[in-house]
Amino acid sequence: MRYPDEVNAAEHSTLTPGDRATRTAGAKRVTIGDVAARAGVSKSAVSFVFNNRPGVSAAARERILRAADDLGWQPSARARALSRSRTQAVGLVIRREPELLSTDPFFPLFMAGVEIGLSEQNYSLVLQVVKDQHGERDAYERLARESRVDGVFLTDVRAGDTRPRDVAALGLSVVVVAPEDADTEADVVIGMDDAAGVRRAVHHLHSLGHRHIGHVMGVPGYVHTEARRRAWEDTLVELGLPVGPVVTADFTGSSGARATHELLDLPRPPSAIVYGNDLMAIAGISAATDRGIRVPEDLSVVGFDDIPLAPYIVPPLTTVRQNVVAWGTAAAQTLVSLVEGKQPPEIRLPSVEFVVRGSTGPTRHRRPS
Amino acid sequence: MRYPDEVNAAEHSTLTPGDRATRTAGAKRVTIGDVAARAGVSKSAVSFVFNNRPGVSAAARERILRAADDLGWQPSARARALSRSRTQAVGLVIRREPELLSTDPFFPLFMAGVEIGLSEQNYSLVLQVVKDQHGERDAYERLARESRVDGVFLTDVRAGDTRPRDVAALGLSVVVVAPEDADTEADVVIGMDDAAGVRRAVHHLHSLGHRHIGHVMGVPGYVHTEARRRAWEDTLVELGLPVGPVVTADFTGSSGARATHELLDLPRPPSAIVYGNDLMAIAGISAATDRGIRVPEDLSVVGFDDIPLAPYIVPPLTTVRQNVVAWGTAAAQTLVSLVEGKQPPEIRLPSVEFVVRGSTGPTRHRRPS
DNA sequence: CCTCCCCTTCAAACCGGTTTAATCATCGCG
DNA sequence: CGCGATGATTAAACCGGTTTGAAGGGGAGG
Repeated sequence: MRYPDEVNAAEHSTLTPGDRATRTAGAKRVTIGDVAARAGVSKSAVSFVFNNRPGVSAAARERILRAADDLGWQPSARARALSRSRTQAVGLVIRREPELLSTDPFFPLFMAGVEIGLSEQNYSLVLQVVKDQHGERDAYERLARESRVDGVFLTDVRAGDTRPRDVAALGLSVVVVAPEDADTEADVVIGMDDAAGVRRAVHHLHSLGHRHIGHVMGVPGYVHTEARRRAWEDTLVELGLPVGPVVTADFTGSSGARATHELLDLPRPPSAIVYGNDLMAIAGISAATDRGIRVPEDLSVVGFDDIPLAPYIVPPLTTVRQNVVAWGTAAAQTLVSLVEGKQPPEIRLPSVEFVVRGSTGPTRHRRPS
Repeated sequence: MRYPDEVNAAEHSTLTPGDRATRTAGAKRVTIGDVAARAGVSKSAVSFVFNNRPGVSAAARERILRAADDLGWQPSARARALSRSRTQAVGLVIRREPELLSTDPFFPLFMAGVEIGLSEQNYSLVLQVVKDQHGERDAYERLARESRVDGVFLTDVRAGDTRPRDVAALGLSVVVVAPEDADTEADVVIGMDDAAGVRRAVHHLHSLGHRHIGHVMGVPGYVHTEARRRAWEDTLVELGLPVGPVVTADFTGSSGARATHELLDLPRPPSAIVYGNDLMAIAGISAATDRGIRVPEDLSVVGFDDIPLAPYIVPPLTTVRQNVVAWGTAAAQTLVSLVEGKQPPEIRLPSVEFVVRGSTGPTRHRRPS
């Protein structure tokens, strides 16, 4: 695994990147032909063994495996991709504003989960980060036309989103990652019932005595935004409470702060607010604190995501937690099955959890109005 | 881009994934041969045009481009990879504990930056998330042996890290992503002088009257952890201040809280603490607040990263900001040059910023001891 | 008008696997 | 002992591009 020290030392001063490339290129790749020769069989035999198909005697298989091992050979993904017309790679296109990117709790965990599902099957993940819709369309187009991937995940789905069809028309398999009941044109949707978390949250606030519960929405149009809003609204109705004030925001901290001020400026401000994500909720706590409103004594706050920071802010944030890693793994397994034309596994995603911490508390008696 | 509605409707009920795969496979791929035929030239001519090499008349080039456009053809990355023995893809392996993954401000931004640098050159990014050192080694091994990528980024470098050599020995080009002065065995290191931010932070605290400044380190052994610690220490020495207490933590919120308690439990606790990242700093504020110690009146806090939440916690966090996106772009451009044997561009990374917010303030007179 | 040279153009080999179809050896059975 | 069936084995075609080397064509110079 190491170059001899003296070689490295000798080259160290004069070595330019170009030289290095040339040097490494010198090491001739070992191919299936070399393995076949060493095992005294044909290339086909080697291929058969490595794709475990019948038609090779136990003795031959044995020799082939040993030869491959001796030579440290592994089929080249490049060559295999060409002859099988399949890349064994899938794509994920992330569209995010820079502001939200580094704080988004979803994608890193989702990717980690996807990775688990993919590596089991020896698939790779090709990632693309774009900043607008235009870039996203181009990305899928390129991924498909250049045959870089066999399938893609679709996230951040909007109501009436045409991407599932568009992408399928490019010849790619598609798995849509969206809340369970999302209304999309997709064949396959993998999602959790995240609205359940919001319902639990509203019930929790109700049991603490809150009767006037507001909501700060994320970017309108996305199915997860709407699912959360609807869950909040439906639960209020179900509990016989008035549907409280809603303000539209965009998942950023600044929008969460602004929305909170709007709600607190109302003639009759809510005593509790359910936010579309943790970032807005935390910014909301900050906004309230700035106005001298104490959390949770004067205002209860519920977030969504359970980011790792949630327990460490003041007060610790009550929020909703999804198992995003499991979600990603399920999505990956499904997509691979789809690509290979197999029946996707029956998957049960773990349910959403509601985590009670310090940002929610009992209502006080009505403040003097 | 859409299937006729009636077709979709008819299939909707009975469609299984397997069927879909078969259906889409029916659409015959258009190849370089088709384009050549349509333009009335040989495949070579088409290839020449698309790799802009000389040897094709203007007229022919014109016809070829139009033919390709008409047919919507684009060279297949699969085929190109095989014949050029190059994938036009590079790899990034992320090793992170689940706890840190969703809160890590570095990787998403870095990836976004990398993406910018890569897409300019039509390269793709292959991502792998692993959870331990063993998985990481396997990941590089697989990436190289299966010829999935031409080069990789190396992050989270430790002092004396052998990965640069190991990976180069696999025949991959390598760019090491680490602070400027990192001591590694790599040919190419792309980094920022992030220690400068810590120096600025210590000077700032000094100017506010602090004379007793502690530090909470991240995971020991990493070059960025050590660079920050060293910057803190060197600056104290330079200012003629005693080198304050240091506690080792691991970049997680819980470790930051614990470390903070340790520092505050000291017979003579520091009046200011510099943390290795924002997450620990925020957890530190929370820990201090729990003990009735006010920030910044009783304790000043400085973080590192400037996560989007930093302005929205109470009090807003003073911290150090690096332009991670630019860093990623630079790393990507360098890696591509390396892969292609070209001279890497001369790159000037923007310098680190120090952002003063509310978590730092003047010292009060010495508290009764 | 003939050479020589340069520019275009293209057929064929190649990259490293997979897959098909044909050959060969073996074996059971009438 | 002959024959069809069965399983092992492999040569050759193929995936869709790139690259090489040779052939063809036109213009400048003598």
